[in-house]
Amino acid sequence: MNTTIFKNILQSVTPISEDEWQHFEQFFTNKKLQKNETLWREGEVCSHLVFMKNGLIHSFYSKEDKEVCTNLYFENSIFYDDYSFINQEPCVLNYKALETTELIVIPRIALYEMFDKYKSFERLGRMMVERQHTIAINEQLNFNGNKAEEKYVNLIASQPQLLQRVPLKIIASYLNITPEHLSRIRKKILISKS
Amino acid sequence: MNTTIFKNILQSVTPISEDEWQHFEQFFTNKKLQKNETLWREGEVCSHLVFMKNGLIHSFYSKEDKEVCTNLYFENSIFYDDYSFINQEPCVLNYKALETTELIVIPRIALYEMFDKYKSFERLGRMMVERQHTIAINEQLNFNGNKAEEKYVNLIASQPQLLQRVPLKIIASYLNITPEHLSRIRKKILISKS
DNA sequence: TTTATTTCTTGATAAACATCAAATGTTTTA
DNA sequence: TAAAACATTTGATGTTTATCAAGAAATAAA
Repeated sequence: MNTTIFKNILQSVTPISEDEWQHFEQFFTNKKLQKNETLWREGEVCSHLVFMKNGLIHSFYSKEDKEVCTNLYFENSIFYDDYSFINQEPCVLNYKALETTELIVIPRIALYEMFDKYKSFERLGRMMVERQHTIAINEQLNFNGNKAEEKYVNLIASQPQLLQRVPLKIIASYLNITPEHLSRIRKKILISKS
Repeated sequence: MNTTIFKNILQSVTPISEDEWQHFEQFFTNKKLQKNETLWREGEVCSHLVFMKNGLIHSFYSKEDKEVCTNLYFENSIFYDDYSFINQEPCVLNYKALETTELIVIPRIALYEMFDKYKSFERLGRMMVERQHTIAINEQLNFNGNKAEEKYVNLIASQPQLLQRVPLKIIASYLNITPEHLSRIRKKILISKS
């Protein structure tokens, strides 16, 4: 199993010794999701962490027969359902593959074993959550108070690959607007560019 | 200096030994803010953690000559500017007392010394950020996609003391609506109750 | 490939919310 | 306490966004 990229990402946060990594790797299993397959669903308790080797996953909740996307995860993402994994309460969100996706899956209990055994891993855990948290905070600041058009322009500027890989319908729900409204925003931008 | 409540809050997350606490306490200083006094301002790097013994602080940013409230902190809150403290980049937000406020102030560097010295503190650090993160995630879910009236009703239901202590103008900006719109929402709710 | 299904677009209409201006309270300050 | 400053409310009007309905385009299934 090629775990180099995963290791490098963690190393970029804080150093990991060869011993630690070998111990950690023992807990890895591989998983492949076909398009439209679900990773975790609402109501279940999230007890695994994943690293995405490739593919695309989105998280969403259902509201009045519509699905509202809350996050998009691309290759090399490391994640779990934050609320459920941390508090061991049922997920509020669903996680579904938008493309065929290959994952490394690690049990929560294994991660906590690593935390107990290695101080450096405890630190890694803290720093990973800190990083995640500041990203979430920043996204919130970018989203709140901006009009739909600004949110769309900012989103596409920061992640242009979205347009090639994510249906507009899902981008719209991620921006908290209707597909109709997004369609009009895109039309307006096209016209103003020409 | 009475630090019992602060200690109890941390203990509720993970145990702290008497030794650790005594070491930690050495770093504490007291600070008193008068109403309208600023704790941290935009552009400065946040290098302290605070515990609020009493009072009320709000964080905000300026947008087109208006102040947009991003958070409200009451007595017994433990916080820093997340983004600035963690990444040691300048604050985007300002922090100002809405009431006379008494704080315990702890240098970031002292906290990191505790992390280095005690594994249990490293864990406490991780768990505090985890907790903070899940709270932020949940608030985001509650705020996104809801209409202003729902957001207001939910907010007041979960924190009724807000109405007694926070000007409506600030509550409105926290909800990302204008004071005029909030006024109309409140009128509508009053009428529908009678 | 042809049909069926889903996604995207367009138009008409309505709801939610913002803006500006002015009146009325409320709190500070001199 | 009076005046100044600020917060809240109300009304009129405009912008942003949602909803509903229908057609066009793209994708998946037979």
